[in-house]
Amino acid sequence: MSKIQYQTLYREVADRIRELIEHGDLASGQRIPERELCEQFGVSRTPLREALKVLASEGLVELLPNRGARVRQLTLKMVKDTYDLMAALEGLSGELACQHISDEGIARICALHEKMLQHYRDRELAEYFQVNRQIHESILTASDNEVLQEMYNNLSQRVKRVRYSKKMTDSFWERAVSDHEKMIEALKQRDGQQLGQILRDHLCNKLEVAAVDGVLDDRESA
Amino acid sequence: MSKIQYQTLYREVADRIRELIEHGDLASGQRIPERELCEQFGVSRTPLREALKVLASEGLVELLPNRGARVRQLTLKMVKDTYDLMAALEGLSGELACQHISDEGIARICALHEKMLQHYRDRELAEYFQVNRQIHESILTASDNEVLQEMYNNLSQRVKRVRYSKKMTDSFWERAVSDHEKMIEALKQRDGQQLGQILRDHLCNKLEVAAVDGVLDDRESA
DNA sequence: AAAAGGCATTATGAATACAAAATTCCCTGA
DNA sequence: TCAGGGAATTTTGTATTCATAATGCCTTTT
Repeated sequence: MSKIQYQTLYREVADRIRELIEHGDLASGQRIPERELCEQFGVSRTPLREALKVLASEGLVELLPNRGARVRQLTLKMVKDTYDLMAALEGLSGELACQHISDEGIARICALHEKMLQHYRDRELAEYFQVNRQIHESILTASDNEVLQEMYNNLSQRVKRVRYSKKMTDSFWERAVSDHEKMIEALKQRDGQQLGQILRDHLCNKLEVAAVDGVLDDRESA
Repeated sequence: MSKIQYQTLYREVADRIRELIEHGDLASGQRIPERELCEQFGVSRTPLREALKVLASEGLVELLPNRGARVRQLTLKMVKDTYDLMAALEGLSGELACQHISDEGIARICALHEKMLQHYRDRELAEYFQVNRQIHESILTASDNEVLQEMYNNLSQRVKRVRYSKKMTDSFWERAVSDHEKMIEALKQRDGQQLGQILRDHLCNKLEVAAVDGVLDDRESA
């Protein structure tokens, strides 16, 4: 297996720090110790500081002039706002996908849908989630809009680190599957408006379900 | 008395390069001469390279490992895709604004609208555009969603540098004003769905009008 | 005991130095 | 004439150095 070889250190460092943040090894609001990370990664400060600048403009890190970097605090409002935005983008991806997707593309998504249904019937949550994600990714790809994909992935990255406390209940699961049934129907008919609407509501529903955990309730405290 | 703006060089350098790109002083696809810009700005390579990394993750610049930076090429498709996205975001901003805006906020926008109408009647195009922009900005602000605002501004930045060849015809101008009339009506009634729909169509219309100029027709050529 | 001031230490921002990659240019040989 | 092949040069990526701002600690003063 040939992993992509990084051509520059700062990209690799940025990826590593992204992982640290996503996994919570660098906690929300925590100061990012420049010197320590340099030693840990075995690089000098130059590529590390370049990586931090990139992460800052991705919204993961906060740079305070002359006072170092910290992991950007996520507030509950920020997470909700991000979900609102992602819902709108998913909706758009559905509309565009209906315009651009090929018949084979639809067939592939239908196949994924059947696979997901099987995992639902077998109550295999992890596998269900994985295929679920593949479906949404496929629609996003089918939108054939790279800027949209870039933006969506950025937003997704930002909220990846939040952990949800509520469990998936049967009724919510059922509702999600039912949404997906309607999605597939709309996709087959290439009804962009309809698919867009379903996707928007689908994600809103998802956030309602998920009680967000480990996030500040109102405002950031420096 | 204005606050001290720049605490760090890389931010200032990034702003300066943004301007160069926006004004076309650095043309699309052009190689960005590191050494020259350092001399021009009177800074060392470190802050300049940091700025370039930021600009790259903003989508304005392309970084080729070991081969320098160039101004990212805009293709016609990319511009269209960006407009589709911006339309969706404007739509969302309208929906959210209707939920969050205060009565005073609505009044302020109505006042701007009246001002804009006056410029329309007086055929003052530049002034019209300025107030027009203020209205859209006000709605975006009223959405009370900072993530949305950040993303919209980034997209807006990306396409700022395209120059449009077609002139604003009377009929298009009339259509735009009529859209705005409907927008104000929807806003007054806090009809988010309606306002969102109008805003989405409004921007689509805008791109249709504008024949994009100085942009590659199909694909980027390295 | 608490607040204020100042010195020492540390961390940050920017410039410089150095190694490696890419590019240029000139030469050679068909 | 032109393709190929190296040096020489330039450019790029990273490490290191240096100046300055921030932080912590200790003393002094009330």
